[in-house]
Formats: sequence, structure tokens, C-alpha cells
Amino acid sequence: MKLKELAEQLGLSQTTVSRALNGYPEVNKATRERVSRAALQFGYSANANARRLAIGRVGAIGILMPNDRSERFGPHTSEFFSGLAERLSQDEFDLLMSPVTNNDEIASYQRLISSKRVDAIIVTGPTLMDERVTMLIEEKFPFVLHGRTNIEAPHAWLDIDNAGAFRQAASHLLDLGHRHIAMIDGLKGHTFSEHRELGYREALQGRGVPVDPRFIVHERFSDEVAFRETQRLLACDPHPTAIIAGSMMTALGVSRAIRSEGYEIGKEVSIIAHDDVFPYLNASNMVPSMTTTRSSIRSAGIRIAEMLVRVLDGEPVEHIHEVWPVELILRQSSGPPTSPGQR
Amino acid sequence: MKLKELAEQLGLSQTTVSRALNGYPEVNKATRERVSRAALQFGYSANANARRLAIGRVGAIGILMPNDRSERFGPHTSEFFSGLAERLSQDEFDLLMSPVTNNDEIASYQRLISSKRVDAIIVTGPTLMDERVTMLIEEKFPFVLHGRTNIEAPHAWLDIDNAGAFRQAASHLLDLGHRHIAMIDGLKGHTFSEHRELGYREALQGRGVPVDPRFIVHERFSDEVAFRETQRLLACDPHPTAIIAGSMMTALGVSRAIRSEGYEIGKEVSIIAHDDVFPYLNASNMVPSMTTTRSSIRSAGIRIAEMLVRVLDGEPVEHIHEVWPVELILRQSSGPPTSPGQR
DNA sequence: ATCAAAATTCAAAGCGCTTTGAACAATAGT
DNA sequence: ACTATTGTTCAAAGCGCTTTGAATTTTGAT
Repeated sequence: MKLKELAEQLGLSQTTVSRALNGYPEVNKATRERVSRAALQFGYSANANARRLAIGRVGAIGILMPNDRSERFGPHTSEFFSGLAERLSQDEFDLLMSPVTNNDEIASYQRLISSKRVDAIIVTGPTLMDERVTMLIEEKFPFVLHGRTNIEAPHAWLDIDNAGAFRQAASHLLDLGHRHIAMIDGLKGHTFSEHRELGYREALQGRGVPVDPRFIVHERFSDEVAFRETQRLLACDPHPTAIIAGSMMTALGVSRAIRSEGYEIGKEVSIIAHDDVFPYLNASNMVPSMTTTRSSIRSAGIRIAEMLVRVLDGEPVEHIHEVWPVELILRQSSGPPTSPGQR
Repeated sequence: MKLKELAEQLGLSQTTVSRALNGYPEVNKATRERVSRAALQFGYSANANARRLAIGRVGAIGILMPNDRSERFGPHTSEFFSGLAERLSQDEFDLLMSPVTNNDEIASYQRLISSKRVDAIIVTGPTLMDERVTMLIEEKFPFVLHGRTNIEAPHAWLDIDNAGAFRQAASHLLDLGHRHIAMIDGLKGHTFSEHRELGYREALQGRGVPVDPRFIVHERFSDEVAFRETQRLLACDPHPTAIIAGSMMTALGVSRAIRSEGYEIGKEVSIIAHDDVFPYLNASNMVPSMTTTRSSIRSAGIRIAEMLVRVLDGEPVEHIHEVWPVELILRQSSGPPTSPGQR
């Protein structure tokens, strides 16, 4: 059923019916009631495309899905989406996931913009000089960035204090007496990864502990990779007595490797993991329970959706940015270093 | 830039430019080249809403996000989406995630349909007589169901052999000599859950082993719940010597509980888990490695996207349905039952 | 050259909605 | 009773694209 038909049914003009349904004030109360009732009865709902064409707004937020299979839809992504969705549903925004085509990310962003399929875009996983960000700023297209860049021009973003997270973790391990501390984090180039390394270095250098480049690993987040890298690390001499893991998946692989080498977690080798908080992977339920730097990626999603709404409401973006602190939560996987015989 | 402007730039009519860009045959080759080049140069890309309005097709597939936080975006969902997205991107389909509003699922589906925001819908997690399915069939709106119902009317669906999975698991445990076997699976009402229970019962009854209703648990998939329920099960007398877990998250909780009661996994108490295959939760990497019934939910997503394309191409739906077999993969977590002293 | 057929191009209508500016009806003010 | 005001409703234009049916140009055959 289309507007015209509904209007005819009611013996009214399209104008009036449209206004009644969209809550304009200049409609008689009785008429509005009658219209609403009829709309419900006939199951009328405006053709979204016609409506959008007419008003120029879409009611959808876009996210581009990287074609690279490994980056797409990890557990991080889905928790983040979940948060986004929770908030956006309040404002009846749809979430449009569009694939990157021809492996050309920038072009895909540009097409998404100029085809007017979305009102705003969410950008995730930025590099330090992310060209998507540069482009969106240039095009003046509304967006919010999850993460941070070094780009000066004002834009809206939300990031957690990644440097602080790793700094705290490393400092804590140093406090416990560790002198050989390794880190296994995400791929180089990404801001979060660089910041974490920075925090790690600061902590070590602050105590005059030399940084061993062999102990800094940048790799994909996965159980497998972490297992392999940890084995390599433990084969070093001297080997690290503590490992900071960039994600909970990484932590699983690290744990496995430590055990398989016959060490005890939290004794001979400690672990601190960054926890983005997954409902199905609980740090305190692990055996031994896992010391973590915690920051809910889901909450970040919720907040970013909020920021997006503010951006679309025309609030100036230069004031819309936040850095969230990260909590260090001590549990059993971290303790003072023990030599194998020394139990 | 809009079509009209581009056409003026080129000294051509909108008609010709439109046709050139959409690959119609009646355009001079030279002209087409010229148009394409100009479009690229000016970054022109048709306004999607106007285009959709004109052609009546959208180029997007819809999924409704349940408002119920617990059901939304679990790891299953995200793996499934990942598969969908992989395939849909080939055909340049967008994936539109729309929130359920006012907690009224059916109404939300109806609005999604009548607002013409999507060309087809994907339905997941059906019950045996799912009313969403009934409704979509009635409305003749294209959709594919992930899972199965008892609804007779023809429609497209893909399901795995859930009954077979639990039948195999239970049979294997019976073969090993277990006589007290419990199952912890998802919520009742969902088809997959009912089918699994069916398979479990068939296996037991086939051997004349009585079914103890206390040993059948239907709950949300989560580490926590599984831990608690397993503790309860192990407190029974006699307690189960084997537990079939409906998901890998469940299996984690079950493992934890078994250990915390001082039993050894695969010896005093065995586990078989259903594995939907998550890249970051690898059954063979667990300690001990986990016996599973395996079926990749990601592959299901890919396949369902394919089916969707076929449905939209007008292929009759009565032939579009598949049941995927499930593989039992033996690992260390299942073995013959051992009494505690008997090592 | 000449005309029919084929190849290109075009003007205009239509997709279903919102919104402008005008018309009409009801109410109030003098 | 008559105008000014307010409240309601309407006809028509426009959003930017596709597509129909007609017009124009090019080609090929005579």
C-alpha cells in the first residue's frame, strides 16, 4: 500500500496523511487519529527510499567491512557492533555494513558517501596517519573514529588509553621483580599497537631496564600465533619471566605455550592480558584467573553511537573526543618471578 | 555531483549517461568510455535512494537484531555474519542490521518489509513453529532461514543435523561404556535445541539406557551457567560420567567445574562439545583437547548468502534447502569412564 | 544518390514520498 | 455583519534516478 492509496481510502490528500503520520502540528487531532488507525490497519509504512530521496536523510550508519578475512568480524568487532547497535536502535538508526570492493578501501568509502546510503560512517582500527580519516575530513562527511590518529584537523573520536594500559601492566610486573618482560600485541602500524608499545617502553626505560627487541612481537591476534611466538620467546636465554598479551585470545595461546613448556603460570612465567571484555571469555574464570588491563569494547560502541548522534545533530566535532582510562585488575596469572626449583 | 550535472558537463542527455554507466548495450563504445572516465574523475556515484526508488530494488539484505541483549551478537552470530558478508560482498549486497523496536519482533519484520529497505531477509534461531517464518511466507517476502521449523509451506532454509550430532556424541559415549550421560544445551523452544535433545534421547533409548530428566539441561550458552549446572550435575548420585555440551563456551564452563570438583577430564568425566568453529577457540588446542561434533557456522553463513542470491534470482524455494551432516571428531576429552581410584 | 534498417541519442514520464504556497473553513475581534 | 486571525486541508512541484517511446544520425544495400 502506498501513500496515495491510503489517502484515497481516507478521502484525504497525500499532504495531510503524510503530515499526520510524521507528527506535524497543523493536523486536526481527530484526523491524525483516524490516519494513524488506518495506517496500522492497512500495514502502511512509507517506502523508505522515496522518503529518503525526498528528505535527504537516510537513517543509517555505515561501517565498511574490510575484505581481508582476518580483520573482519573478530570477537572484538562483534562486541563493538553489539554496543553500537544497542545505542543506535534507540534512535531507530539502521546499521549498514558494506563490503570493501576491489580491495580499494578509500574508493569504497567514497562510493558509500556519494551514493548517499548512510548519514554517517564509523571508522575503526586506524593507523597513525589514516588516509580514510584524512579523506573523510576533507569531504566533510560526518564520522566518528574508534581509536586515534596523529591527524591534527578536528574530528570526533573515542580511544582508550592503550599506552597507559601497557605502561601499567609493565610497571606492575617490574614492581613484582620481573626484569625480562615480553609483549605480544597486534600488527604494527595500527595506532593502538604503537601506543601500547610506547607505554611498554616508557615503563621499562623509566626503571632503566633495557628493551630487548626480540621481546616485542607484533602479530595478528590469535591463539595459534601467540602459542608459537611464546614458544619462541621461552626458548630465548634468558627467557622472559612475564608476557603482556594484547588480547584475551592471545592470552590463551600464551598460557598454553607456558604450560606446554612445563612452567607454571603466575609463578615461573606471569601473564597480563588486555581484556576487551567478552561475555563468553571471562578472565576471572580462567585457571589460573587472569590479570588484565580491562576496558569494555562494548561500552565504547555504545558511546561512539552517542557521539555519532551528536555529530549528526550538528555539534562541532572539535569537542567530541574522549580517552578512556584502562583499569589494571590483579589476579592470579601475575606474581613475582620464581625460578623453577624455587617453589 | 548529480546525474544532471554530469550529463551537462558531457553535453549528453541524462538518459545516455545513465545507460552508459549501467552497461546498457545501446550506447556507443566511445561515448561509454568518455562517460566512465568523467564519472571517475568527478567522483560521481548515483544517489542510491533515487536509484532504488526508480528501479524498485535495494541491493541490501536485512537482519533483525533481537533487543534481548543476551541473544544479540554472541560469537555464533558474528561468525555467521562473517560468512554472510564474505559471500554477499561478491554481489555487492549490503547487509542491513535493523533493531527490533518496541520489543515487537513481528511488527519490526513487517516494517522492514513494507518500508522496502531490503530485498530479502535472513531469519535465524527459529522455534519449531516460528511465527516470523509463517508471516514471511504469507507476505511472500524473500527470505532464507538458518535452521529449520515444522512449518510445511515451502521456504528456503539451511540447517545442520543437530539430532545427528547429539546422537553420535551420545552413542560414542555409550560405546565407551558410559551409562550416565548428561547434556547441557541451549534454551528450549528453539529447533536446534529440541532436535539435539531428540538425538540424545534416541541414542540412549536405542541402548535401553534410561533417560534421567535431571541430566537434561536447557540454558543460555555461557561459561557461567555451564559451570553452575555442571556442579549441580556432579553433585547428583550417581553423577554423570559424561557431559555433552551444546557450545564451546558451555564446554569451557563444564571443564572448569569438572576440574574444580577434582575430577580429571576424559577420565572420570568425559566431555563432548558441539563446535561451531571459532577462529579463536580451537578445540584441538585445549588442554586436554576437546572431542567435538563439528560444523562451521561460518560456512553456513556463506552458503545461506548463496541461497539468498538464488531466491532473489527467482529460483523456486521448494528446492532450496539443505541439511548439513555433522562430524564427530575424537580427541582427548572423551574416554572410557574411570572410577576415581582406578588410574 | 536514395531509402530502409540499424545504431545512437534524447525528452519526458514516473518511482513514492515531503514540502511549499495557496485555498478554504472555523473562530475571534470590532 | 465584516474583516482579521487562526486552524486545516489541498494541489503541485521537486528529490535524482531509470526507462519508455520517439527522434535523430549512421550504415548498408540498391
